[in-house]
Amino acid sequence: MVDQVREPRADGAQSARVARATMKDVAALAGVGIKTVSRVVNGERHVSEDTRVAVERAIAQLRFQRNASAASLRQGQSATIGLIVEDISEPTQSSIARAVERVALDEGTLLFTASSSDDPDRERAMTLSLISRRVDGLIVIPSPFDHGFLQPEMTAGLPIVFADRPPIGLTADTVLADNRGGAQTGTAHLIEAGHRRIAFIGDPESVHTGAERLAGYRDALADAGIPYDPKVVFLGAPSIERSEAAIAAALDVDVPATALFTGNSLNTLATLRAPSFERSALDHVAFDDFELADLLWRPLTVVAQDPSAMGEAAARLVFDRLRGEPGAARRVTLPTRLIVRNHR
Amino acid sequence: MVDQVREPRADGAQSARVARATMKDVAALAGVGIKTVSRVVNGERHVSEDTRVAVERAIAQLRFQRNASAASLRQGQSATIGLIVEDISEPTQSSIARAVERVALDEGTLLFTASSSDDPDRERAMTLSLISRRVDGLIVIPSPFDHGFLQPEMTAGLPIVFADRPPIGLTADTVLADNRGGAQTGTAHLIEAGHRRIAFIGDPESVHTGAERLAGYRDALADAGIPYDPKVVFLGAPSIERSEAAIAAALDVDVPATALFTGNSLNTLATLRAPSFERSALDHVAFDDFELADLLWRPLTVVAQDPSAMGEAAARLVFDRLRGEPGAARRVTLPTRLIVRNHR
DNA sequence: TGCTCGACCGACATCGTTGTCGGCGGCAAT
DNA sequence: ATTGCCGCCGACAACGATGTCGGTCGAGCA
Repeated sequence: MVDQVREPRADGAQSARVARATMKDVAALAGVGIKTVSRVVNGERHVSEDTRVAVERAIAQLRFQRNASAASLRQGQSATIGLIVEDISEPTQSSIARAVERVALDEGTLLFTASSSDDPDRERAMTLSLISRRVDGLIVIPSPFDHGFLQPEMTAGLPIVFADRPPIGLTADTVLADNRGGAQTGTAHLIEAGHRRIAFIGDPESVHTGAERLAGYRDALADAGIPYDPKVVFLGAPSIERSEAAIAAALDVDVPATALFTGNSLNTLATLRAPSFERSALDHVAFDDFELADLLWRPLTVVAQDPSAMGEAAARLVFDRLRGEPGAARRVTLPTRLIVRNHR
Repeated sequence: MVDQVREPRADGAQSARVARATMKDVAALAGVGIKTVSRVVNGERHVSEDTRVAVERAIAQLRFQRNASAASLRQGQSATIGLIVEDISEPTQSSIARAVERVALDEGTLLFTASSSDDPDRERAMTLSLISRRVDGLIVIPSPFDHGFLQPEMTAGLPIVFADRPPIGLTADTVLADNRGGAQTGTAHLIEAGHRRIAFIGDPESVHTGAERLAGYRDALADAGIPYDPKVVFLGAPSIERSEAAIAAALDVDVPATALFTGNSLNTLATLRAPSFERSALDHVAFDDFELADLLWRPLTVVAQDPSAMGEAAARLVFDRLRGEPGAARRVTLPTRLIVRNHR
């Protein structure tokens, strides 16, 4: 392991930095004007075959690469979009990133990614930093705080699309999963299995997805004529301790729970690891799918989102707007899918 | 499912792109020269308190944001680095990305990410595209093909660091896991448990990590005086079918295998899902850790890498070089960790 | 008083590219 | 022969920032 931190040095030593070739160099070598080089590089018309070949030869010889900063400055476009997620190492979000990347590549665009850690200040700073780089568009998984500061950018024509959660204080294109419907379906699946007492462990209602999924859970109960009972509903930040306490409480009430719905991946993980969960024999359905969920000691039935579809939809929206697609802010809702996994 | 949200877009079509404020505008409003605005924006000295305040007021009023393309053009630096991975949605690689991002943020630098899909043409195109954007540095998880085309960039002073696998046809800073040592440790763990006949399922030797890990497996066997037998070693592209066949073959030889070492995550997953694996009762150690590996029907003992440390080391190397750190190409090797998980 | 010095500030050139425009030569229509 | 048009091409300005350099002003010093 190498870890020598050394003083920054005022240049010098190995500074044999070779200057890069510019269009001027290429033009000189090919014996043409720089505008002609530009035309060749950008595939414009009105260049004779002969000069095109000559220019291409010079480009290859000098290993010329167009300076995108200069082009961006001149054109006001950067062939670049930005993606702000909460944490790129989280599987759902990296899948979104992958899909965005794929669409961007098709459009000849490069992607900036940045993780906000759900810190609004950081998110804001990163967003503005991306904008100062003149990204052509922005996709944001917003932290749950006001995004009004983006209004001027949007009216200035910058396409901004929100994914996974809607923005607060701003009306903009948004791509969401069908959180409510998914939670309803998952809960209904437990009801169909005969359960009448179903506990719920999820995010606080201040989180958009938390509120929506709780609503879906209540929808399913209502549909089945089962009264909603806050005594078996536990909302808060995910932790093994909280899940453990929730399970204990859900089993200790007047009519003990026989099943459990966990509302998001972190709460699901915490619950799976809670010591008393395995003993509890609670039937279980979770929101969000996992790699290996089929290979757990008891395979996990889940309501799965499609992060790839979400990323793709968001990216397409950005590029549609970039092409001038007019119209009011759109809201795209993506379906979820119940994946039933039975005992092994 | 697309529906519309209430308010229309503030600017009819989007044609009404409002021009962004430039330093010229700020200078005019503040009644100073543009160079003074530049000084304020960049925190240079030799600006009186009064003018600084006036300029800052004008900046706020006009919502001025420095155009990074212009600055980059002028300065030859972009405060931007690029990361090329094989697939950003793969957990190990997104963890690397997260760590790189963290270091970059500390350095006031933004991160481009791009997935090569292990396609050398794509990787090359993406790399050159990043270079044309004048990234200040590059981190690459290289596809197993020649990277000699990067030599001119490196001699031109662009810091390039390779992660996870060494580049081919190029000498450059590289950060690797201790693949050989890790595989040796993992295999030794099985030997200590009494196994003398251990099958190996891994990547082909053409993949660097595949070759190294196979070597580590052989090291452990040699240390224990167990002969290496190709009949229980299966190298190739991961698939459930291949794992299934491998298990059948390993059990069907003269002396059947009693344990299995899987050499990378994809082969591990394929093997876990192979129908006859569960029945086989093979003791099992895998290279690469997973979320949920502790909650499988049989908890999985693994040799874990530290992707976060890898990303951090690679990023630090880039910034060290950027600060002018001289010297020959370095190779950093990160330790692995055996995580023993016993029956539940 | 005269001179130096340093803090403060702005005009100007410059980075590398692309949009504008005008020149040139050849060809078809008049 | 003249006109007009079109394809090809290059000079030049502009994009928005920063480095250079020189100017102004007040303080300090002999």
